[in-house]
Formats: sequence, C-alpha cells, structure tokens
Amino acid sequence: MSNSSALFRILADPTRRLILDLLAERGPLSVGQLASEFPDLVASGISKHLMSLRAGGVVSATRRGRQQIYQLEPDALAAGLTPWLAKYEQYWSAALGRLRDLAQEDGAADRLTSRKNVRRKRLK
Amino acid sequence: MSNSSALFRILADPTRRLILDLLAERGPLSVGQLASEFPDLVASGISKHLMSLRAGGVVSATRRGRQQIYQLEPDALAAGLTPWLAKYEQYWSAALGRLRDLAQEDGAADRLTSRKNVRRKRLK
DNA sequence: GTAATGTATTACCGTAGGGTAATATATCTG
DNA sequence: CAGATATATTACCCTACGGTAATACATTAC
Repeated sequence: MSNSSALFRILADPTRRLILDLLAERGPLSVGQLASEFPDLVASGISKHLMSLRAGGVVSATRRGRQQIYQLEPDALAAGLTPWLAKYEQYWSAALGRLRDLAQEDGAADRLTSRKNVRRKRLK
Repeated sequence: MSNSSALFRILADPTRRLILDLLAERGPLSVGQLASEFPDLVASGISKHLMSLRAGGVVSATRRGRQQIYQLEPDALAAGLTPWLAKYEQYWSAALGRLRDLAQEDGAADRLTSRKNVRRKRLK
C-alpha cells in the first residue's frame, strides 16, 4: 500500500473525482444519491467506482438499512498524496498560497462549491 | 489542456513519475541519460513516455546536436494540479505544513533527494 | 408470504495504454 | 562518403479498465 500509482490512477477518472467532490461538499451520501448525479451512467457503474475508491481507502462505507452510506476519508487522501506533493512542494506552494489568500478574502465558505460541473453531460 | 484527468493519468505511471523526479533533482537530461536509469525498459519506451509528458506540458525539450534535452516545467505541473489541490487544500495543508517545517528545520536542501529509488551509475 | 427497492457482482464488450521490436530520420565521426 | 549514435515513429501484442446488461442478494414495504 501507500502506492502512489494506485491513488493517481483513482484520481485520473473524472467520475471518481466528482464523486469525491460530492462527498466533500455534501457529506456522506448513499449510492443512489450519488448515482442520481450521473444521469449518463448506470448505477452499477457508480457502485464499481465506489468499490475502487473504497479499495484505495479514500472513502469508507457504513450500512444503513438496505443502503450503503459512503463518506470521504480525507486523512487517507492526504496521507496518500502528501509524500509526492512534498517532493515538489516548492513548485506549487506559491500558487496554493495565492489561492488560499484569494479564497479567505471573499467568503472562504464556497471553496468546495464548484457546482457548475455537477450536472453536465460529457465528462472529459 | 488544463485537463485534470490528463495530468493525473500522466502521474499514474511510476516510470513517468520517476522521470519527473530525475529531472527535478538533476536538472535537464537527455533521453539516453534518462533511459540509462531504467534498465528494464527499452529506450523507445522512455521516448514514448517523454512524448506523453511533453504533450501534457510538464516537460519541454530542446535539441542539442543529435540529442534532445528534456527539462521539467514546474509551472505547468503546478498550474495543472493546483486547482484540484486547492479544493481539498484544507485536508493536507496541515500535513504539508508539518513536512515543510520538518524540512526547513534540517537543511532544506535535500527535500527532493529521495534517492533510494534511483540507481546512480556512470553515464557515458 | 410476495413484491419492490438498494446495492453488489458477474459476464462481456470496446478502447486506451504500456511494452517491445523493427524501422525511420537526423546528426556526428572517421 | 560510410558507418555509428541518438531519438522518434510505426506496428503489433497484451492487459487494464470504463462501460453496460443481467443476475444475485439483502432489506424494506405491502
């Protein structure tokens, strides 16, 4: 484990990244709730993506009745990426700092609300 | 361009990540110099990886005689990843901060020297 | 009980991508 | 000039992976 390739491969898929975004901004969600955000995909496809995400440790699931509630595991995400990020930290620390300043300048609450990406047709 | 999926896909391959590491720690290198670090891979394979990296904008090449000298393009790397990083910045800013403090505590010069994966050998 | 719902699993298809070998092209050397 | 060197390109194999449909399984509803 602690394999960078696996994590980058997980993040390489736009559907999985959007799933992470949804969990980050809305908190824990069921498979059906997540699937409803992807009108072009079949539910079992979302389930498969969730399996990948769970295998990678970046989400976890708890059963509630007949539905599975998935939630983000930010620590695993950070732990998986930070070693690689740290190697190149000098390169984007400046850019990240600028973004951070900009964000806390105007509101800071909606840094995670990139909702315009959520309902579109073709992912690319 | 500016496509997160493309960049994550590029980073998902361990050979390409190691190429980036080598360019980061040693500066510009020729294809042959890079290929000599991958005894299990054929040179044209490295060339193909370099094409991917160049298409993704994270490296650039300049011709010198009959060899191509590749160099890292850290700005493109940062520009491609920062938007996504910023969304989850709260999650690893702490971890990154700890690493940064640790690094500038002791020397700060060898943050990029994760040499354990790199087989240093005589280049001709 | 039976039926409906929510999710996971399986089987299968098509494409993308990493790997090699062979070939091509350009440049240097003798 | 011929031949060696450095890199790129092409053709091809094979595997991984995203997608679907069909099926299975558990849980709730009637």
